[in-house]
Amino acid sequence: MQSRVIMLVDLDYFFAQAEELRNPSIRDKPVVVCVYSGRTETSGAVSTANYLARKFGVKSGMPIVQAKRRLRDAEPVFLPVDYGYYETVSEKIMNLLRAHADQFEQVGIDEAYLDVTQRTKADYEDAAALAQDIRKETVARQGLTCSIGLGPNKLVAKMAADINKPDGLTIVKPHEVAAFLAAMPVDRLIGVGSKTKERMQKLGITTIGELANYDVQRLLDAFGRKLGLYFHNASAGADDEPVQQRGEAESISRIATLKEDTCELGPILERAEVECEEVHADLIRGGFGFRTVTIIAVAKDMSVHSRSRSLDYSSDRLDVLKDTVREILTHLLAECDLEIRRVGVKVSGLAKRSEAQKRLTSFIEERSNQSDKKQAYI
DNA sequence: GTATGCTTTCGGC
DNA sequence: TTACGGCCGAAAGCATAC
Repeated sequence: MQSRVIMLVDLDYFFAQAEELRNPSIRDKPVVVCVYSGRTETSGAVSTANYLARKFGVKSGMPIVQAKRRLRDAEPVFLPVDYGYYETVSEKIMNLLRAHADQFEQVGIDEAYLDVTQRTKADYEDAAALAQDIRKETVARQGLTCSIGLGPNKLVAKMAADINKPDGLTIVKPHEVAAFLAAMPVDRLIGVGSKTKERMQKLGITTIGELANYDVQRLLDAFGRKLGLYFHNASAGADDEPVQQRGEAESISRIATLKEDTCELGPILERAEVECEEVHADLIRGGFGFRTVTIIAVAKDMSVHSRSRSLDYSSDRLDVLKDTVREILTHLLAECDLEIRRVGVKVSGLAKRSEAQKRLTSFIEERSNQSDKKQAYI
């Protein structure tokens, strides 16, 4: 493949910035967007905070109470998350970005890759000018700042965008890639988590540069062909993943905090069934069937336990979902004897259902209603 | 042996 | 001192198939 020019656009502190957008009077205050669990006045966690709040050490995932204490004397603004609003804002921005790309790939609610090779004739000066135009445009048209990374592939573009935040632009030209990566700690590389970091450390690898220079055969021996090869290439900044329009969702889930911790099946199941209904509604709205059902249970001590079951057919039926959830939840509770704090339901292995499948299902459902018997769709 | 798929856990936002 | 969300995709770890 000829040299590409790839851009990663990342909306800055997105939820909090969106809140600043609809209420500019909070701009010069610490803004903390929170998920309230509803259990007590302040129980819940921080989703995102603006940079002023971050100066006080407030971070994503932090308990709300802790953030409150850190911001005690700073006139903070605490707001509940409003996903619907953020989605509306995101959609407008994504439409604006899409118009500047040869190929476009949205990742999550606040990030997108743009392949701009053709429209810049693979020229980094052109690409830099385009990136600046995009930054001006998101501010002028939607009132939001973003950070942009520019590089020869998705991997480098993504890592570049992290360098200058917020409201920054970082360009890594092909001949600069090796130097850009070499000194970084190895766990900054996408795909290297804490476990892999530990294993690499034992091999004497602590930086991305060391990983790039490590003997390929030894790497393959240690991590297997697929992963070893990926580490070898990625550490050298080589990545040929195409920028391509994402398919539909891979999973749909709901999770919620119970009113109080309990080990009784009744109240847990009651909550899980509501979640099944919500997940199912999303599923039908998207026209999907599911193959895998997962339940997630968070215990009193915050330990996370999950169990899943894959069906050998695709279904879009609420009763199948509820029955499966009841069964694996019952198993988990019997097996673990936990006091549960939160419970969640997830479906995955999603498949778009054809008209023929939908007709078949409604036919079977009609028939099963008539005979008053439950029947699985295959 | 390696590839593939399934289940569980992790981590980003 | 503790405190503690919801949702997603990726990583890890294992089992089975070829």
